[in-house]
Amino acid sequence: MATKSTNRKSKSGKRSAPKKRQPAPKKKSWTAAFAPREFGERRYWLVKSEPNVFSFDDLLRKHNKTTHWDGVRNFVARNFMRDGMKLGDRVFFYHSSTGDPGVVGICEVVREACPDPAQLDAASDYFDKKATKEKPIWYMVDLRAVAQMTHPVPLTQIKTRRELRHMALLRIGRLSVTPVSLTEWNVITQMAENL
DNA sequence: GCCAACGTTGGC
DNA sequence: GCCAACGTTGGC
Repeated sequence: MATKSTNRKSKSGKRSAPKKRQPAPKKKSWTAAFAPREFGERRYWLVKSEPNVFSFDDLLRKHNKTTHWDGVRNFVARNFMRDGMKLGDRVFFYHSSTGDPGVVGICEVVREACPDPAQLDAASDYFDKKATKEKPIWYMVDLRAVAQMTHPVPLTQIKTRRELRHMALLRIGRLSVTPVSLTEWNVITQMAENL
């Protein structure tokens, strides 16, 4: 399966002029995403994908409208996928790095996390020499398209809503997999209907 | 473990 | 293309 938005690990290169860093701001832990669930509780998430790499339309064309959400190479995103996402959870599909970024569709988790085989494939862009079959590092889930937004909800609109000001999408920098609260989910699906 | 120096993401 | 805000690497 093609690359989504990866937060892949960086590769080292040459050195040059010094740069200043800002002091680290306090970070929220997002533990609620991993908290024990009520029986039958469904949770909500958001995944990013660059539409010129893998769009929601591409997902709709896949067999069973289902794909492996592989290639995620960021530990925080991995933890949300591996430890947070459960069967039946709903997931916003977000188009990033495009002229009109925003939420374009809804998916369902149809398989919980399992090791991403690309980490063991030396020919893959997602190969990780530290990973082994016995001790995999990276995981993927399977997502199936459930519905396409009739009206995509643009990031510019999301930013205007007070109820959405704490969204992980806006708060956690550039993370490709983030939790969504039930309230946030309802606000955004409502926006999609009314746009 | 600290922290400078990278590389990457992604909105604009 | 710019650059803020991340994450990672590696010397110490």
